[in-house]
Amino acid sequence: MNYSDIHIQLRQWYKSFGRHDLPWRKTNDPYVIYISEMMLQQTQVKTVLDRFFFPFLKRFPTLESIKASSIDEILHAWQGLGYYRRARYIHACAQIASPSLPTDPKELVKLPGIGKSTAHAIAAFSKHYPVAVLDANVKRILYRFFAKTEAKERELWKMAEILLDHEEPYIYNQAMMDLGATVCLPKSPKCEICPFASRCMGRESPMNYPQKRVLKKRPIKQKKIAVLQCGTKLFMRKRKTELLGGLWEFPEMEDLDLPVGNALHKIVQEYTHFKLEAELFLLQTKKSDHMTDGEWIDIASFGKLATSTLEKKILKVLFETDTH
DNA sequence: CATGCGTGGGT
DNA sequence: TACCCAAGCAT
Repeated sequence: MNYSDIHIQLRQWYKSFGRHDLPWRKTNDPYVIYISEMMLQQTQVKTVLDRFFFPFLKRFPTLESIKASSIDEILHAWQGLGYYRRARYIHACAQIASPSLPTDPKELVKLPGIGKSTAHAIAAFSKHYPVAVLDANVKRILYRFFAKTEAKERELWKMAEILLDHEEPYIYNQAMMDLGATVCLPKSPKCEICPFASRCMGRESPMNYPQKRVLKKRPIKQKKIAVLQCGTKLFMRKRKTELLGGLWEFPEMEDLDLPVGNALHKIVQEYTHFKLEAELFLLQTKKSDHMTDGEWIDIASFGKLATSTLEKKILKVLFETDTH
């Protein structure tokens, strides 16, 4: 199949309507593009742009600066962005690849946290490699363009490669993501202005592609959280779990063997796979010997630690302190 | 191959 | 409001 006609239409569309002002599009530095791609995994452009991209790169301008830093420092800059294992992968990558990342996709995928999509994006955007980028935007276009209600990952890659514009791969890949983000929208696709409309097999009923997946109920988990206070200091410990690993938290009541009083507050925190209902217990205590798995943190220094959104909410509720 | 992994934007 | 879902990856 020859798609040169829509390749030309896509290039023209991109020239007029592409998101040319995205900052990671104004550089060919593989490291900068890498950071943007890691941040953008499962995360909206607006979030990355408004709050994370610039501060992070100011703090860590090179891969070498990542290598020279601790994971705690990386996590601190990652606070609030979520999926914190990404921060750990970036740190791990720097240990392996510093001073500079490879740009061959086959080398990139060997690095921790870099899959095929991210590898292709770095290669395509920094060196104009003729490889297809496959993100959520592109996937939605492919489902509709080929009128597929469902497809395995392997099939999606095959479709992506079939449609790739080998003459202008860089423009094509950027344009596809922009088209998905601004025209081929999940809820209300704007087919009337789409450069692919003439050959899109899903044109008549784009909402049928892909088929909606059945949503699962998220379980509710309950937790009693102990905020131990001694003067101006609070007891905190570092999480070693996969969820929120490396971030500082307040301990659970059941880990402390303390009498349960009345909860002061209830906080609800939504995660991907469950909803947490946390009851807060503020307890005035003395620093005691049996609590050796954590540290006493001055309330004024709370902001120096990397914490999750839940901990920030707790501090705000109990002490009306905003850490930012 | 299905699931776990965070948070917040958009409707 | 409630719900979907976003420049994915590892296990």
